[in-house]
Amino acid sequence: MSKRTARGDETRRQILAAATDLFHKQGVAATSPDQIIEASGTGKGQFYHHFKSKEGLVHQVLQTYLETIRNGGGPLNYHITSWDDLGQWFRGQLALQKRYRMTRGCPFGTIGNEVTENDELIRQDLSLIFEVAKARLATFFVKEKASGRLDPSVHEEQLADFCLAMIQGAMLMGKVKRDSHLVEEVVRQTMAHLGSLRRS
Amino acid sequence: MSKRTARGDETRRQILAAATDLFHKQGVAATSPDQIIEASGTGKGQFYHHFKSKEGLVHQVLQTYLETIRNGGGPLNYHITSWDDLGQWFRGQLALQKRYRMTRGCPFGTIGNEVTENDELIRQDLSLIFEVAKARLATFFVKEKASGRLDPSVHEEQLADFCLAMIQGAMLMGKVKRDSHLVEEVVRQTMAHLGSLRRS
Amino acid sequence: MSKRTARGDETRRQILAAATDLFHKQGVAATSPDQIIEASGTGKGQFYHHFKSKEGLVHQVLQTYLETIRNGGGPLNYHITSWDDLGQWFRGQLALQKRYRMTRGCPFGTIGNEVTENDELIRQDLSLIFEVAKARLATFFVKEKASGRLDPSVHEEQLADFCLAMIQGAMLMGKVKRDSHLVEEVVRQTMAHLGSLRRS
Amino acid sequence: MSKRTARGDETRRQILAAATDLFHKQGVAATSPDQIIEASGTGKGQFYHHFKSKEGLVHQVLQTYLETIRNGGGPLNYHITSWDDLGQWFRGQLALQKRYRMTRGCPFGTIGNEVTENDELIRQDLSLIFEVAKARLATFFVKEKASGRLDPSVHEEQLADFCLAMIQGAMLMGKVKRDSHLVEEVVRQTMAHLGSLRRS
DNA sequence: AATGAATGAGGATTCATTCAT
DNA sequence: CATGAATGAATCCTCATTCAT
Repeated sequence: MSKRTARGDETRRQILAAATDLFHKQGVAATSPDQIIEASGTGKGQFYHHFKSKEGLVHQVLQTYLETIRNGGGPLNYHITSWDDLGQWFRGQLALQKRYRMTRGCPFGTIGNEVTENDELIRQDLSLIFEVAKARLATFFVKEKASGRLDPSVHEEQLADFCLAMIQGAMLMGKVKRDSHLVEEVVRQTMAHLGSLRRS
Repeated sequence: MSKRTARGDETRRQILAAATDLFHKQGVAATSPDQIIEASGTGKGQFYHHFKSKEGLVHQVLQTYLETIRNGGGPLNYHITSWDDLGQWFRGQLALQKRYRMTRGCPFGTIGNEVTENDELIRQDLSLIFEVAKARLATFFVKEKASGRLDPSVHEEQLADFCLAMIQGAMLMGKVKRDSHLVEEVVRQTMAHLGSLRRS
Repeated sequence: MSKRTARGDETRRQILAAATDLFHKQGVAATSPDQIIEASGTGKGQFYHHFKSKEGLVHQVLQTYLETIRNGGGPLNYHITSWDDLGQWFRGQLALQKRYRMTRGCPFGTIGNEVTENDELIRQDLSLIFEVAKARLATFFVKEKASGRLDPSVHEEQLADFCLAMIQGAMLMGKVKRDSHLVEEVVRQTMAHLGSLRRS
Repeated sequence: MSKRTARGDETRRQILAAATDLFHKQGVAATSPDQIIEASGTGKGQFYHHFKSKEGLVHQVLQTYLETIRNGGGPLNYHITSWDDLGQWFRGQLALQKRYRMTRGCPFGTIGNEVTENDELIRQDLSLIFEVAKARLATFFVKEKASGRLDPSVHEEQLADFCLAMIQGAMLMGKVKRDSHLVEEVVRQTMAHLGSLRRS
């Protein structure tokens, strides 16, 4: 029977929030427990009290992202029910990136990029995140196809992966070039491609 | 002023080759000079004799990539003169990734994703690499459009960026999912999209 | 915010003591953190846990010296109230130097001589130490002059600086020549000079 | 039969000059062969061709200083034949220090301060330099005393050491405080003391 | 739960010197 | 004489983690 105190949860949340931001900003490898501890205003012991290791913390960060995608509540709405929602989802990613002056990419891409053969747990966490995101988009496409508003030859999951890959690649390049126009343009082309698959 | 010795050049090449591989495999942050030194079979002093710092080495690695893109000679042919060449270029990326059992992404994406606000030099190196790659693809599209084989409304550079973003995103996701089918499928859809822009 | 443990304070003290001795013996530049760690019987991490850098440690060493001058407790009595005290103070310096077989100079001079334009913090620490030492001597001279036992034309602070410069120079030369007689002789001449300024 | 070429001598001189300046500026320990090589515009091999080690170079630097004191030619005139010359000598030291904006001390003091029990050769070089300097001043005092212009009770060599110690100490404190007034004042008091020993 | 001390391996870089051409 | 490559120990510092209170 685990006893959660409000105080402990708050500390945990602070560490999680600081870590999430730092991982997004500079990646996992470049972020030390010490930095997270300082940014969260907590102490060394708390870090290892709440998380069994740095890898465990990354795992929790990703679990939190996953929950947000599943339940909503984050800056991006993954519950897509219209073409407009889809457009919002694409543009929302860019808006986030712009908020950081194009110095950051997608948090999942940033972490995913660092994954090696020794980070199987993290890789699977990310894999799952991409699966869930794909499912969100695919669900929309399924409905559209069922309603005859999407070309019947479309493979919904593959189209969803296409969308995810595009936004990942666009954000990565946007960060490297520090250029939001590139991202806008790629998104526009992707939407145009999707448009060509729509049926009245 | 600088007298080149065969011996020195060889050492330099070994370090460069070892670094290129390790950066591709595990990223820059996760690769220590010691690892590079060991992998290259050289010595501590040699590393800093030939490269002024780890960052300087990353720069040189990227310069070498850039030269290869410009002059050819690498595993990928960036001199694209036919739709078939373009297909080869796409499939070549995947082939490379498969050779590493889907454990690695694109070397540029891998390094690019790690870039932070303190890595301006590296960021610009990568930016230039993407520019040159874009120019290679765009040149092909320009010719096709001029010859009436491409929709006149196509913006060649934007289409090139679209291709680059797609391959970056696809390889990143392919690495995270350790799944080549995803990449294949995304490439296929992109080719289909391009196909819809072709004119007989 | 800071919770002090007896254990931590002890470690800190040991590092400080070892550093103080080594800096005196061989200077700051020639003393590596590793040497201090070994001499203090502590560990690598402890060094940087208690002091943020080697420079930070030098700063703390000097702060400790300063406190000793201000509050007493060191081998030298800076609270001078008689000509005899002054003589003791001079001879005490020499006695310390002799204890090290004339292989060391004054700890402040030793560190001060190494100061460059990049060591502004340390320079100011030393400057303050010299100021406080000057004030101690000057205070005595002020009293003597007020009581008519010192030539009224004497500028007390300048005379104090003269004494400090003399002892610094003498100890430096004593160390270079490994000769205590030189120091004794310079001190003697200085005392004679002071004597000529005394008034019955 | 050693064959000296003009070219070789020139390289040697450049290294010596660069080293002399850097040792004065930042001390011996803080100056690496690489820095000297760069500052002198020579090469690694030349350094160890002309000097058998860094210590050997320090030795040569000091030998060069010694020669200059003996034969003249430096910025300071050690051939003192009048009280005015003596004043010039004192003020010349300060002038040099001021030229470096009070960021440097006396070159001998700077090097001497770093001497430890393992630098016997260097210690003796410096000891000799101080001996020769002392002899220069003492010679003047001897003449003055012989001519009845100096108190017969004066011990000439001891008075010379007193002068040397004062200037060493004054310059050290001047550097630490970055203050030329202190040096001026100490010099003034020293001259006053000497004045009190003069006889008409 | 919380705090900070302790640990020691490892990271990035420079050092002084010798060697090969 | 000259050049720069090679060497590996050492420097200064950070890392991730565990321990004691």
